[in-house]
Amino acid sequence: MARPRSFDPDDVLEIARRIFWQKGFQATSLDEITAASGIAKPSLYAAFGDKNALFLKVLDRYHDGILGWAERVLAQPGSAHDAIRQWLTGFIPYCSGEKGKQGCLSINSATDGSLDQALVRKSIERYNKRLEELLRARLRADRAQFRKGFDPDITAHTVMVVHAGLMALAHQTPDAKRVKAVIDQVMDLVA
Amino acid sequence: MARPRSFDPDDVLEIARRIFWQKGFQATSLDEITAASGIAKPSLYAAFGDKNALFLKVLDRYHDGILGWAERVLAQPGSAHDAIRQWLTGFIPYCSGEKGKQGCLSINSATDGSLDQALVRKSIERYNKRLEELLRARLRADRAQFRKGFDPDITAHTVMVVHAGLMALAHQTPDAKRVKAVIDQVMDLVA
DNA sequence: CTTGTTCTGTACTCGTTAGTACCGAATTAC
DNA sequence: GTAATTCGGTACTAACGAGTACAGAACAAG
Repeated sequence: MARPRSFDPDDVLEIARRIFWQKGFQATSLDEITAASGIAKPSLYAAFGDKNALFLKVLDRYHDGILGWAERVLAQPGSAHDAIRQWLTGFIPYCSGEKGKQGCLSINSATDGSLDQALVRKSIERYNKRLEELLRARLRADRAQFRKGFDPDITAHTVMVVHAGLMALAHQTPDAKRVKAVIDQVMDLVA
Repeated sequence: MARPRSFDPDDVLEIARRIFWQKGFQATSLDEITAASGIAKPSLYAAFGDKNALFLKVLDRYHDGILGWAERVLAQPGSAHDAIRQWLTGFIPYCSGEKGKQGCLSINSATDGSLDQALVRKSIERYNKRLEELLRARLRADRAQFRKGFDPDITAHTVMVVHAGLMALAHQTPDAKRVKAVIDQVMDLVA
């Protein structure tokens, strides 16, 4: 029974994500977010809490987005090999070219020493666990397709490592062809 | 013909490295470095320049250290396979356990959005290039040892990706056994 | 011992930024 | 239409951190 909010929180989270992703948590000032969103600081604080809380919401959204997509891709019919290749391939636009320079918000945040470590770490940990779980589940389910001695658990982790490596090196090496070649080579392990 | 410097610059760089590595560039204040080193700010500025310059010196030292070690290990006699496995294995203490939580200073810095991008990027780029070059050279030299169709260039890059991935995930997953298992699995590609 | 030079430490300036107090504006319930 | 209530914007505070001015200490040269 009062004045309604004049902005869509989701829009603001999108804008905040863009800026946090480009510049990192610390380097982003709230003034930049207010300037980009047109929302004044008190409204931000009222809607999201302080800078840490806002960032956590952004990060969780980011994680949920990738997880949702991973769930869809990894649930596809066909071989686990193809599903995982497609999953990895889907990251190419995000770890090569101009867009790739930003890297991965999650990995970037893991290194950013000045956030509320406890909560951010927990969010990232949950995300990584869940992602690896999806890979592992798919590999286990299709176990019969693989060579003798194939270890789905270790392989899932290896895929995670490769994924993290691609996103980490994205900052320097935005070369789509190379990324593709690495994925092709690594996919030999998933067979 | 005047008062000599009362501290060893190398000692200060070591201390600065420790703090920058633990907390990241932005989150580290010069006051922390002066407190830890016992050196007052004007002396720091006189010796190293501003914060960016100090960090660059620290980062270059860090890079040189790893490069020197890589040169030694990768120059070893024996198979390229063993040399590279040993090189990767050598990182286990730095990407697992308590020490691993810090990750890799170079990778951390690549994501830290607020340094003097141009110079830091150049330093990291040079480091990655040089490292990959060492791997590539060794793989090319021992080309005869490998299976038909083996591509030393792509494999060198894949090893770089795995290395980066291990160091990036070190922040969350400090588990030496798993790291070892991943290295073992990936080394199947270098054959 | 004296002098000139370079280093060191205290104490400051200045800019930036997270977070907030306060008042005016918008909207709903009655 | 009016009261109650929540939102929004301006303008502020307080803290922190990078970089520096200045005065005094330490050393070498003569």
